[in-house]
Amino acid sequence: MDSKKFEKFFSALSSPLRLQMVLLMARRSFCVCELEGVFDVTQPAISQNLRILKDTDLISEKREKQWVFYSTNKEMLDSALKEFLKIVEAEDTFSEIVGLKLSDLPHDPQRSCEILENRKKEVLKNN
Amino acid sequence: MDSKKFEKFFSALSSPLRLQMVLLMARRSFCVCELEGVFDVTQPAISQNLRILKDTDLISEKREKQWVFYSTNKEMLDSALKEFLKIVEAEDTFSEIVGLKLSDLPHDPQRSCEILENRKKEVLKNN
DNA sequence: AAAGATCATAAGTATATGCTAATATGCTTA
DNA sequence: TAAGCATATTAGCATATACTTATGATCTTT
Repeated sequence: MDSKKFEKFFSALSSPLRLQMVLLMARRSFCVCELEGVFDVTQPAISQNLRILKDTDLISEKREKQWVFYSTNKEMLDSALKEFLKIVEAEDTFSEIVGLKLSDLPHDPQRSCEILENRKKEVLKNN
Repeated sequence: MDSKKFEKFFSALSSPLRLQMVLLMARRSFCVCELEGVFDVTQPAISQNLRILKDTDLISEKREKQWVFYSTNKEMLDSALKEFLKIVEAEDTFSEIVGLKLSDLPHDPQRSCEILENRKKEVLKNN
């Protein structure tokens, strides 16, 4: 499971400006100067945020004459969110994070906390 | 459309630690001291991040004896993401952001940029 | 090739974020 | 009610983020 991919993905959508941009560009493609007219930030700010969105594949660009048109990758957005929901439900996500099978961790905090603390110390020792 | 709700939501999931926590607590509930044993941060950091997750309704808490057990609201997670996908597809999302109907904005950048710039100036004037 | 327009990049700065250490609160049980 | 845990809160600090201004690169058209 590539957890970093989702961190970047959610991070890209956590900004008011970028979220609005993504919603806008889901309807149709926009060039930078159009976006400049919609939002109250300078052109470099638009470009920088477009880059962040592009780095997560949330948008694509298409050069046309002197303009660069950006549009939201709706299929990607859809599949990424659905993939995330699958990971939430996946059986092995637990052990990938904890390093223990779910069944090997007792429900009693008094015991489970001790087990986890010991594991932590061992991991630290091996570094 | 409550855009701020999704900003907070995505922001909550944009941290490595919180993302892992959410995935973990989707499998079963955890008390703070267990989480402390899983992750390499101090107890206050755990508590602070739990609070952020709780503020977005991504997790719920349940007191039991001296412990507080946290677990992921999977239904909420699921419905929020699906609601977001609906907003991406919604017809009126565009005009809510731009203040213009999609059909009122020509595809030609030369004209659309001018229209948008003028709109912006008018809005600034009324403030 | 020069000028004008569109977009990208870089440097600088203010604010937000995420941690730690210290401390407070609250619950449980003797 | 006092002691002992478990958890929450606060203050402080280092880093990350998100802008602005200034500048650079690219493309079009004359």
